[in-house]
Amino acid sequence: MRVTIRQVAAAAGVSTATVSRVLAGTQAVSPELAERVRQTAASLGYRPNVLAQGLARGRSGVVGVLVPNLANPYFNDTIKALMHSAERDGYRVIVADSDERRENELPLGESLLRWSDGLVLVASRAAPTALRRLVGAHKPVVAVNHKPKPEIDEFVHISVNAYTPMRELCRHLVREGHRRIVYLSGPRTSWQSQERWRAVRSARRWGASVSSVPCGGTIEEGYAAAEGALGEEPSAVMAFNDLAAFGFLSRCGELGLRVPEDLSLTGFDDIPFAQFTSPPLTTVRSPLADVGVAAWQAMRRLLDGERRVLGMMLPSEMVIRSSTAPPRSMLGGSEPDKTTPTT
Amino acid sequence: MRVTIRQVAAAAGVSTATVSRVLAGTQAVSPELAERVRQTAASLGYRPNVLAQGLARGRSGVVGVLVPNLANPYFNDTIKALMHSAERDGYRVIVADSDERRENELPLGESLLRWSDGLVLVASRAAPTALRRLVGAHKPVVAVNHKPKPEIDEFVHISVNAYTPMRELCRHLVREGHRRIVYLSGPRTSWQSQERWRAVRSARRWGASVSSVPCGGTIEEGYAAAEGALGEEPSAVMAFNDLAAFGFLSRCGELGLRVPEDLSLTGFDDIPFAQFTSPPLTTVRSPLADVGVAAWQAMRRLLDGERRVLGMMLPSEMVIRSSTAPPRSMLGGSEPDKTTPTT
DNA sequence: CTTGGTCTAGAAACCGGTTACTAGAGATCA
DNA sequence: TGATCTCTAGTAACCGGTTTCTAGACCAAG
Repeated sequence: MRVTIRQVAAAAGVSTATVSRVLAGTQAVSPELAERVRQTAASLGYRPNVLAQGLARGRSGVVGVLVPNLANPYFNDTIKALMHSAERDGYRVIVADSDERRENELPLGESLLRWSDGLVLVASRAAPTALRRLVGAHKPVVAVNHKPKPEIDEFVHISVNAYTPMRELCRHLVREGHRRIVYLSGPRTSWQSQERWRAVRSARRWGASVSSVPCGGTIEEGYAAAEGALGEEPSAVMAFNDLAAFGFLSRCGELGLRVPEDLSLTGFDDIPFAQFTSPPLTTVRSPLADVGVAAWQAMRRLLDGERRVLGMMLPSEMVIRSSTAPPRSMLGGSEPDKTTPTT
Repeated sequence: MRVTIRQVAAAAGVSTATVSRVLAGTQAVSPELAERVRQTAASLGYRPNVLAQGLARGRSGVVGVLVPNLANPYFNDTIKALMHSAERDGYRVIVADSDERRENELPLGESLLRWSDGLVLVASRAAPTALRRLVGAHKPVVAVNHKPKPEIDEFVHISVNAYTPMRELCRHLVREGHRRIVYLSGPRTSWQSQERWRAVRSARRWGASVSSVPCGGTIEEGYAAAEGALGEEPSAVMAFNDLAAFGFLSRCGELGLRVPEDLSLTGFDDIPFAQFTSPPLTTVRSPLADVGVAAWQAMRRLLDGERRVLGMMLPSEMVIRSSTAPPRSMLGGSEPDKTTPTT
């Protein structure tokens, strides 16, 4: 039914080896023959069977990507950039979604590896033993936004520097007069969340009192964590990411709290929605697409057999919008230490 | 390096055929032998090579999904549901993103089909000739939210009924007193946009004057279309989808217009963000996940060789939140025909 | 004119599975 | 007891490519 390489060979009066050589361009074939083969292949509409090719070459031309949650816009831009880069190099991408459950990561990762030549783990929350098993398949693994582990150094790390801009953001808040800051923490096993919290803690040196409230990385979790966080009577709340900030903001609206008049709020990632909330969200812009491109480039090199491929730490920058402002106490001209009462 | 079926066969003292039969469970093998084979396979950590399996079986166990824009949250839930359903049946999903450019759809679709056993086209904007070529590969094609084409009836349609709830929403607006409605239209070649506009036009029978303003389906387009739409001096704006409504809402805020006091606004899809904007968005809830599941079920049947697989039209329902309210003129008690002036 | 090197292209082995075909053992029946 | 049928498991032919190995043609050098 489908046209195979043998049919092309027969029609062109050559061997299958020659057809393969012409189309792959791997070895020299006389120009006339090559041209004739190309003509017949085109006229018959020949398309190599990718499975047969993969089997013979020992490479499938597919890479796997594992993300915690496809529905998070944060991952979309990264995946999209990675996918397009891979496409340009003739690779296809298969995606799996662990649904934010770390126990899913190992089976899904193994499944992806059976199809693919390499694996990109985005924001993995997997345990070291699981990672070790994935690396054990002896295929390239690139980790995006994952804590560099000295004990398993067999994968390349592409990360965003969250610490520096988060710390800068804290300093900005303190300069505006905030003295009581609450951090809505992300998923417990997320390295990025730990980095961000580490940065927030540094605000203590500027004289602020900071505390952390368990939250998560989704809108729903931000919404749910709001009342607990407000109990700490902060003048500024820094959410793990934009989604959590978004949910928090929504709950504030319901509780009659106004942002930034009654409370300042920050996010992280600068997902496309962040600038369209009301008020537009002060946040940190992650170079989402750049991360995807960098991850692919690293993967590409590993696939090409390069030995020492270096990881990257990409910079990100604070974006001040209108969800942050000096606390009301500052405007009132009184003590900068006493903060706004909540409802 | 990797353990193959031959090694398992040798270790168990049987032929490769027997190993294959035991593991695939396709034919009867004596219980003792089967057990021995399973033991050896497990102890050697044998994993069948999916490429070889695919080649031999003539099926890859992969399905392709083509979406206009992965970054649109609208598609995420659908893809996620589809992916998980497929996974449960032992299939993997490869995704491609046409970047909202219809000329990308044919090459990407063809590329996906080379890897996969079937193709799911989500909200395709492709021309009939392109579709005909994709169908020509003689592999199952499922179209999600695409206009049923009588002339190419070789693919199964899974759609959301946009007309009924959109019309209901119009009627709701009219009942609240709106007489001047503007529809922000979606991508020109989108069938769903045409359906939604057809529904909006029906509001004329209730005495409203309606018009359509070109917009699109992204936040940016909604933002950009705002001023033009406001020039029509509507009391209610119905956007093609939630994203456009979101962008529009943001621009209104900048222009000092308050929703719903000065203007009512509706979206479509009920993406997770819709209930968290301020004000929460009146919209239509598309059964996003159900669409994905239904698309997979249809695909699964087609892959299993079923002849007549029926398409589906899924219901969706209006969700009234706070972005709609009676126009100010109604509150003021004066003429219901004269609407709010813009800035 | 012979010899050795280079280059092209075909034959055939391979990649790692699946499965049609077949042989042999054991069961059933006349 | 012999013929036939059933059932298991091995042999070998695929699936559709790639690539090693090799033969033959051609060329230049001795």
